[in-house]
Amino acid sequence: MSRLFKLTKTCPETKARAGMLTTPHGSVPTPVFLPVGSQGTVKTLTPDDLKSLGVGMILANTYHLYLRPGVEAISKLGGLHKFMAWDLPILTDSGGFQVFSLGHLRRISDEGALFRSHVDGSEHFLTPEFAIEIQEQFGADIIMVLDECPPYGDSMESIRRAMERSHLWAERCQRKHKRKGQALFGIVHGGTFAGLRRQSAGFLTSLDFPGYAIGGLSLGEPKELMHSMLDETVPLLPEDKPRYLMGVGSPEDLVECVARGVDMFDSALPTRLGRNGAVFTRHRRYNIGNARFKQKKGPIDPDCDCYTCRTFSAAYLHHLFKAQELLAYRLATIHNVRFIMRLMEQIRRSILDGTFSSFRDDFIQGYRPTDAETRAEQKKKWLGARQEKHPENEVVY
RNA sequence: GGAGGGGUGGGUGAGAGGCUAAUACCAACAGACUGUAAAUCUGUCGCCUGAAAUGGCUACGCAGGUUCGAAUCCUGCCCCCUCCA
Repeated sequence: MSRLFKLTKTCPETKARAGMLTTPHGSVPTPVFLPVGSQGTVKTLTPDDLKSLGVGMILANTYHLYLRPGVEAISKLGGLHKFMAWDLPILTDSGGFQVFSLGHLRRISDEGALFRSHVDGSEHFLTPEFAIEIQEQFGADIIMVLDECPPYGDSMESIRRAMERSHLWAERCQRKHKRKGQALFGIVHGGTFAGLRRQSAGFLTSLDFPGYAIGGLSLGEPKELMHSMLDETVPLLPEDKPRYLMGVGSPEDLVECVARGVDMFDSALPTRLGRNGAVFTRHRRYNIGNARFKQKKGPIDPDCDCYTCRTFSAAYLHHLFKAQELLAYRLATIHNVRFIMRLMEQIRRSILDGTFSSFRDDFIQGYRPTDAETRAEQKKKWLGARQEKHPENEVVY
């Protein structure tokens, strides 16, 4: 029985589950969303802000913090928690994602990944063992194995090779990892290939990690594909261990992926969108800089209880963005993070109530993620109607 | 009064006979962003028609002219700036 995770309740109609994650820095109820603070800060927010928004756990990044300020600086200052003055749980990512996102700055082999620093151009060799060493020094509550995260669209052969390498690395990470009170998670790979996903889940489960991440998704593949990969993967993971879907954070994805049995999420999306002027509401996402908000009196989201919505008009936020005032980024981040935290609270409550399934239906029914999607839908409809009227006119787009 | 320099699309400002409805930046308008190299990136941006290619119209101070062709050359006029008196 794992002390890390306790399953509280399972939804009778979906695979959604509510539980409790317990770490040396406290417990967090699941499903949980971790805002991303790669460089030891969730951009624009203080630890107090985060707590007041309901954030119980955050993600930081090994690769970024290793390059700057460096392992020594952080360990001399008493570890990552002390360094950033955050006394609640932290999860550190291994740098695996940077193997992917900084692809043109690296060379990768079975031994590890050779990086060129984006900061000063210096070369660094990140091995599985080194990734663990760094993460042990940082002292996060949950750490990740080093993995290779190939882009969506790669051939099955190349996805398979990356997966096998990730498996190899996972074993090496596990062998290296010694620090007590720190949980090391394995990461399932296999891209969008069901067979590979099953194989990966099987292999990693045999290594018996205290928790399992699902990586290599939300990289641009269609949402249905991501969902079906979860359907393939999640049931193969042990029920008494937490499942963590890496890199997912849009409202509709969170709801749909919880329904497929995921307990933990992280994503830079809410914070980045906020800084780029996109704000969530119950019905859709808006770009706050749009002219429609220039004189809008009420808050951006009348249903929201965040500081930004309680205090400022949409018009004011619009103005701050137009004027590129620093406060804009912070206020929008506060709103988006709070929106997601509130969503997670609603999700969890409904699982405990036994009403998750209808909550999910209502939410998905009433939420149109982006304008592009809304317009694509409208266009499809319009074209459909036109086809019915004039079947002889073949429209090719 | 004299000597120079200049007037370009909403703004700043390139262009010095055809490749120019006119570079670039800004503004404006819209879109994207999912284990953060991101306070970032992309598209549109004279008017009319169009889904679009395209087509038509009007445009580089004003009025004439040279030329097959002018924002670019010439003449006159108007305005602005600098220096000298």
